[in-house]
Amino acid sequence: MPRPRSLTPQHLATAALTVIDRDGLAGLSMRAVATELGIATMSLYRYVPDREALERQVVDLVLAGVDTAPPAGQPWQRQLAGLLERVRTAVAAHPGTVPLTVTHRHTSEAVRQWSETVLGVLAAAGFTPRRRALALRALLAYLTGALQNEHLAPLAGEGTTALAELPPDAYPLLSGTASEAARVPAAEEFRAGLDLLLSGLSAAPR
Amino acid sequence: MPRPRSLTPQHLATAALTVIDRDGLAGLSMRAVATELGIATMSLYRYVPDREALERQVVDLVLAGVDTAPPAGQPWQRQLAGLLERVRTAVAAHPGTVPLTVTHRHTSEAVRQWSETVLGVLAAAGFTPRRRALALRALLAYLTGALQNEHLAPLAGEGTTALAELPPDAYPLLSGTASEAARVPAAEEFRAGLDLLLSGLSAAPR
DNA sequence: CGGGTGAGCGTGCGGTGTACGCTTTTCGGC
DNA sequence: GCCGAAAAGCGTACACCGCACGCTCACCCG
Repeated sequence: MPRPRSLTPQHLATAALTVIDRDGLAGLSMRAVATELGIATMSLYRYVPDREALERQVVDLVLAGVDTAPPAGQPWQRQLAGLLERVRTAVAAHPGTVPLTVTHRHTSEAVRQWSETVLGVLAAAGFTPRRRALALRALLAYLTGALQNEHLAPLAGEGTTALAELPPDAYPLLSGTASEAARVPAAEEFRAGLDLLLSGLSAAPR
Repeated sequence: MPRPRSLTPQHLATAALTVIDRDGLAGLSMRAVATELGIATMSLYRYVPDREALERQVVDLVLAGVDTAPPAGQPWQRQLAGLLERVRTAVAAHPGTVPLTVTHRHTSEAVRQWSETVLGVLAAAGFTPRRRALALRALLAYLTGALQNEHLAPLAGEGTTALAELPPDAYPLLSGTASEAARVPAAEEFRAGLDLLLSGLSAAPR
């Protein structure tokens, strides 16, 4: 009966994501999103109860593009690897959202769908419910930690070069390791750690 | 010749940590730390360039208590597990600092020392420099992710119960897994994921 | 063609981090 | 024993933040 809404929650989320992609996460504010949409700041609150809810929708938007269909025709380890990689590439398209993705992932519908698929792969591989739960949590832990490693402390970044310039007598291994590690591509690092986990899963009791 | 300082960086860090332990991370502000110390807000800036530096010192303080001596008389896998567990317990004593620990860990002196020890264990186990680097990064990824899992989305928390109440026809595996997982102690979850990683390392080429 | 309902907005409040300049304290050298 | 330098410590002020509150006005239904 009353005046119809002119925006959808999707509009809000894409506007917020645009702001993040342009100005970084620090540039995200209710005022910035409002001007991005061409409306007044307080109008946002007709669509969203508070800033946190807006952040959650951004996370949902970023992860909504992840294909949650199980990769067919491969051993289950490769299926899991594929599922993890999909999340990695989706997040990599919007690196500024990494802190949001990490803190809000447990409230994201997309993550729920993805988790369901992962559990399905684990079930098909013969894991008991309890071991499925532990495996999923371990995979999530590695995934979020690796995303932070990659975007907040990249191996090819200044943190590593700072380590490489450490006095070798105080840190004989670390200083050398850092200069070695600075040449490892992020994708390879992600894959290497993931392979360790998957290898552990292969050997684990089901 | 000039007036001497009345506080040390340590004082600042402990005051900030006190505020966090009492009021949570959201309660941490320059004003709160200053009143905790009984000084004016702007006096803090004689000791610290900005808030971020203060946060880094809090992280250093929390992690300074971690024993970085390699646990002797055990196979290298158990040594690594012990080193990870030490970080876990140190952080668990101040759960409010988890987000800080995660974002500032790469600039912490304590973490550098710890990493040097981990690399030493890996070297003694025969890993090449490159594989040492990859293993360390994987362990760090799992560690930070697991800490976030444990403190920001605990298995025994409301997030899990919310998952358990999901419609079983939409999420047949996830809903059941959640109610199962709610009874897993955090320490066991941490250990289980870590064991997967260590098992993978055991089987990996050196 | 009125009336009710909610969309959209303007103002304002309490909070944040911190730039800037002033006052106060401490000391080594006379 | 005093004095001047230099840093410690502080007060004020600014720009920005999230958001509570109440108003106006556009829209749809009867």
